[in-house]
Amino acid sequence: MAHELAKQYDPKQVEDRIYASWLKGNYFHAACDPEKKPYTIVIPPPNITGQLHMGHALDNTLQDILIRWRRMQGFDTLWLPGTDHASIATEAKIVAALKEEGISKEDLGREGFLKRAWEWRAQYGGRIVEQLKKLGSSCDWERERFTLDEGCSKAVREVFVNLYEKGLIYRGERIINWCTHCKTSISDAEVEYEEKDGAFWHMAYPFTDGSGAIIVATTRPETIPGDTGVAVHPDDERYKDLIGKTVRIPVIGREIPIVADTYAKMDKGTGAVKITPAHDPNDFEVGLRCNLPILNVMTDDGFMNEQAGKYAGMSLMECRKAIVADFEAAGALVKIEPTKHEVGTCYRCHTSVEPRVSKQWFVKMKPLAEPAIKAVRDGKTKFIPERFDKTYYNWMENIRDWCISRQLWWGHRIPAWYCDDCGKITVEREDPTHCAHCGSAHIHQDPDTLDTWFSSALWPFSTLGWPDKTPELAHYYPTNTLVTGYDIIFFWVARMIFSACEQMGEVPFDTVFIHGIVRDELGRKMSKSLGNGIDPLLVIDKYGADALRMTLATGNSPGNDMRYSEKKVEASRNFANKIWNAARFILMNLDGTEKAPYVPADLALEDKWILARFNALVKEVTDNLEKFELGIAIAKLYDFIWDIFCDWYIELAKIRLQKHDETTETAKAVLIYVLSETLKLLHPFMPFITEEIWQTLPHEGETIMLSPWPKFDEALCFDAEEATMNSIMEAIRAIRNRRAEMNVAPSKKAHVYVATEKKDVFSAAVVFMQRLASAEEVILGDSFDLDGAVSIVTADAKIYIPMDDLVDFEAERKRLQKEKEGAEKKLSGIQAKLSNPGFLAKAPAAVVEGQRAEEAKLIEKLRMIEESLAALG
RNA sequence: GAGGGUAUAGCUCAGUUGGUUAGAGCGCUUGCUUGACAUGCAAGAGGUCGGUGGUUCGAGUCCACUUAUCCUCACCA
Repeated sequence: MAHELAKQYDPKQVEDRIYASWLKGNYFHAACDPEKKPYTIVIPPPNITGQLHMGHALDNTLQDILIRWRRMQGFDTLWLPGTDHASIATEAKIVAALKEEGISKEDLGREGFLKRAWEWRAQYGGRIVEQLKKLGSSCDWERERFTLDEGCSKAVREVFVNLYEKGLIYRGERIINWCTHCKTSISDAEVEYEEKDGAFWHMAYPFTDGSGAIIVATTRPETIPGDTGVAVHPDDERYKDLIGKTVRIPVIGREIPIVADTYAKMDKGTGAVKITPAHDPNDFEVGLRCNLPILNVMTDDGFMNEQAGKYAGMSLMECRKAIVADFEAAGALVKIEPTKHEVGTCYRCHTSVEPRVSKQWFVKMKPLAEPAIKAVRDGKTKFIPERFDKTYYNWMENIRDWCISRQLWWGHRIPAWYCDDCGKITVEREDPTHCAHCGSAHIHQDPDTLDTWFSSALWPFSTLGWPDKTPELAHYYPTNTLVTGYDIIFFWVARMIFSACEQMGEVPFDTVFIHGIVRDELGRKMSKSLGNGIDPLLVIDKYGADALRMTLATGNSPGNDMRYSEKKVEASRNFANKIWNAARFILMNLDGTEKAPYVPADLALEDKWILARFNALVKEVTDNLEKFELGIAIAKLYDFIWDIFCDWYIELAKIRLQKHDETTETAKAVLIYVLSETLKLLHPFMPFITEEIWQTLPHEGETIMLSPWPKFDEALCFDAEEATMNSIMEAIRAIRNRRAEMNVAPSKKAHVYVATEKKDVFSAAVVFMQRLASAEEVILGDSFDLDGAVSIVTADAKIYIPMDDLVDFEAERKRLQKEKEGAEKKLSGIQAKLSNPGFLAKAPAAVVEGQRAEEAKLIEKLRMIEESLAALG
């Protein structure tokens, strides 16, 4: 049968159909076969609010490459997919949607709001999953999980109770980061610092005994109503005598003491610092040490409260202006010093974060961090690239307790009940009906929910069934590779590691494969506000998923950012088309009776050469994948397919294909073999086109997805044939080069005389030269005496092309002279090395040998160039 | 303030444990309806690998210093 394939590859005709066939074949499903070695990846669960962006596309392409490769290698592979409930982001979206309808979440009430939230999740939660499928992701969709599903919730509950019972979770009044827009506490990791213009306002606080004033500086005048002290360093000679005195806050009028605390640095500002324990983390600590009262002067939505007296009801900025104006009027404003300031903002909404004292739940971090640090130090989990372990250590070693309670409704509700009678807390695995301390039935549950990252932290084991002892957990845990961006190491990776160490006594994965972020063409971060984001789905629609994947894989080197540009996708699309046409050509030459791919017995020179090159490729690509050098692996595949296979081998094979004799069958067999084996190597990177072509070629098995990964084969090493082919290719390139230089049309065939000692090599090359070097006839001999011929010198031969009318003797002499100089320069470099005793003594023998061989070649080449120059007269 | 990344062709980037003449894609120049592909074929121009010094027989690769640029972390009034 003659195959009729379109001249250009059209991914739209292929991708959805192929993906459906994979699903139908159930190929993504992990069987949980205890006999087979597992390889597991858990997906970084995208937010249900999310839409696929380039970051997801990169992250999931890398995961799919790894999982497809390991699957072909015969591992029992599990790529476990799922989504994250993303409490703060999702709740914000729903609140915004409600606002459109003119209602607040309070109007709906907790129950009603959660009903809406689940409806929202039902409607949009599957969107990103469908988008992942467009990319070709071979996740085991039967095992898809959700951080708020029953099993994950059970895991969350277990961990919370567990940590509470160990005393590693506590409730306390501490200073936390408060987002006035989201109206919830957030953790330290969720604060992003942005540089903003600010100032130091120097204010004079008069002593109550009328003996003058002390000057303090502040960047936040609006906190002045909350001041409960002024601190100076105990050793500060300037202020020693003032300790214990009181000052009166200007305008406000309240009396506050001057206290001694080492937090006040003598060399900073005036050496005296106002203390606002309710609204600054450091001041909070000072307040504790010096017994200062805590005075909260703000509301939870960013206004001054009744404690702020006349400023109550103002926004923070209004209050700041008013206070500065009032102080100035009262003569208490000493000076204003403009400055830049790092201001904490909420990572979700970028509203300024207000530090404030609040009763929240915390995880005690020190005891959890230690084993997690040790695990990485011991190499149980490795970061790729390695340098990110520094980032990890740095964070883990300086970690503070983790605020895990959120004043939100969408999430895992904190499993703590407060007794209305005895006031004690009951924390249990099952919802209690009575106080565990006094037995009272008057208990009420904490209204808050847990930080989203609390449940994400359990993802590698909660998704495998923990706390139940499931076969999946036994087989697939610990997982193998976690693929994620460096921007999420703190939020997620570190927390997974310490959670797993604590709960499982084992690290969650052996390798963390870190990638960078995808930037726009100008190197800027893709962002909504800049409007420079590229929608991967549009790219897939235009160029195909394979082209997008190829682009993302090609540019990738671990840990480094990459720039997206449509030009790169075009190049990838062209590559897909190239393979398509190579396959089309091969198929055109088949009649449908061909057997499944095999290596025929009567191999020709060029067959041995391509098989040897392919064999080397197998080894290299596999090694690169083992080392997570995905970008290098795909680059090698690209070069092999385009330059080696298409531009050389197929062209050479055409000679035999057109002969229609017994050699034709060998050529066909090798073409089929090399193409289909190469498709396997390429499949993890470009799954769709490789499947489509593989299905059309003679093959065994249902799908390329499950075909065995090629192995390096000693029987396919043909060193001598490789060397021979290299000589021939060099000669062909040299001839083409000379013809191009002289502007000889390819249609003008020439006689080619090859003077060489290696006649066996070049006799094989005769037909190649005819086909690829526009040779009409190739004459071999020991030497020729041809006047008016162009001569070409290669390492193994001297080639003459008589072209009397075309030869410009002067130009020819110049060219030869230039070539001679080049060769001489190179030779002298090599000879310098070879006469260096240090080099001879210390360099490996193979390197020295290589240099000697090169020297001999150059000497011979120079001899022939001299000869040609002499012949020119 | 601390830590880290990057710097290689006009542009975007590879370059694996140090080892022949530093690679690719795009762009550029020249030629080609070579019966798979113009999303193609062939040939070519273009780089003192940011700078200085060092280690080494040998450095784009390792070390020190330095410049530029980007990022992360940090409670600095």
